[in-house]
Amino acid sequence: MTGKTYTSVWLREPRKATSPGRSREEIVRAALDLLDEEGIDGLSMRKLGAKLSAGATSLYWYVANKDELLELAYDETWGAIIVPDPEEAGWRETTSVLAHSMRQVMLRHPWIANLLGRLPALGPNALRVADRMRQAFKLAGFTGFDVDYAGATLTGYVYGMTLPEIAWNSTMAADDYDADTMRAQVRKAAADFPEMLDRVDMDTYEDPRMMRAVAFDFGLVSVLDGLERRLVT
Amino acid sequence: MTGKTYTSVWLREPRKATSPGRSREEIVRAALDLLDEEGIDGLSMRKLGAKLSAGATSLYWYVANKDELLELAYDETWGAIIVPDPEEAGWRETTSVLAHSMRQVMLRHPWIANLLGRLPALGPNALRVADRMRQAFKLAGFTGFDVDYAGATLTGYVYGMTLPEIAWNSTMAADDYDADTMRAQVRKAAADFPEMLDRVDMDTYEDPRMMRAVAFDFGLVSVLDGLERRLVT
DNA sequence: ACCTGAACACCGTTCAAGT
DNA sequence: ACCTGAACACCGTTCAAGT
Repeated sequence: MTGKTYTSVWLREPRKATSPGRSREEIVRAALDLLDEEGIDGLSMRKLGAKLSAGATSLYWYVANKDELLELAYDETWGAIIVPDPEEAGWRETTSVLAHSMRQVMLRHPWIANLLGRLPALGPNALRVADRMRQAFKLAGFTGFDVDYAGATLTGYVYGMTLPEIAWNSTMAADDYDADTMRAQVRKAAADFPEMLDRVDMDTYEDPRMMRAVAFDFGLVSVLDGLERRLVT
Repeated sequence: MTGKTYTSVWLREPRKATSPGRSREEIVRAALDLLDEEGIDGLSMRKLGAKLSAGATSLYWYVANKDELLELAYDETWGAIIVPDPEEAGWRETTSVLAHSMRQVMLRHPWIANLLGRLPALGPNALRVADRMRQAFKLAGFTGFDVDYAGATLTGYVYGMTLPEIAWNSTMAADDYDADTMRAQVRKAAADFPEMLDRVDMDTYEDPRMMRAVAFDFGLVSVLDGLERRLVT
């Protein structure tokens, strides 16, 4: 009955804002810097403390633990997602812009990938995005739970499409790798799978960035088409 | 020119199999146990060593580092994904079964979520799945790069839909939480977003598991419809 | 109200040394 | 060929103590 209730920064009373000393905002900003520069492993309470010329443990006065800090940083990045006003732009334009913007933000902050399966997105920025997306799908004509299903489908698509892209970028020393040896290695790994070999032999690896952008748009159109089809039947 | 080439377990010569002592398979199996029981943080080289009654550092003879071990465990789980023979089942049935099976496997091994954005899926099991999926889409009528786009769309959808589900499960003490307080807390967090409030007030949280399964299928049908539509235009 | 340092219980990985 | 232990350079978090 009592049960351990779910905890997240966003579900607790914020500590009273007081003037002096450090602030939560400052800490989150510094954490974001560290994350963007060095990735998820680059953020440690000790390093963050040093960056703010404070003891590592001082931070625990502002934040319950590291996960909470990550939740805050996480939501912060969602603030950069562009969502047009659905009333003006129409549902298809709105959701399409949203999807592209979401992908861009994820690519710009690749450490997000480590949080998607671990922390819920309940911050104000995440909610703003979700809210507008729901408006858009309602405007399209979805009702009841279908609004949720449509929304889950779209964000699902974006996450899933962008994650492998991030994984790829992260294992590739972005600057110095050479397309030929790369291709040779993958061909070897795929030796037993004829379909895969076919694919490797296309000039897939010449401009992967471009390729992925095209794939994203192709899929997005398909997903939106599929959703639209739901409306008429 | 020389360039640091991309490294992954799958792109290196396997160490010669020798009879005595521990084996790579044994180590991977033990790692999987630990991961399934305790999650991604439950696996440490020290604990794994202890489980095999070996020194933690002995494992480094079989495996270059922890990431490689994770790559091996990762691919192992993909072995459980069911993919029908496209020739027999047809492309729509094949891809649909694949998608559902992929989701099940991910839910059964939630620690996978932490690897999706970090490690590439180049193991034999992952390739088998990818290969069959390509067969299916070719059979459907896709050609050239469109085969890739369609595949990326489908797996993208599955990843993205299942990840938030995993995140949700992981932050919820699966056994003991009470739907009412949960709802109240979320309602508070969503106070400023009318659309979100609407949604919270539906009986969303009564049977989330069911709800997510329905959402998954709804979206999947939409995605496949959208892809199919590509074929006729 | 805020910050500190010491301390606890951990990590992954290297490497010289053993058999 | 395989395994070990000691050692290095780290972690997140607690907590009594300071101002």
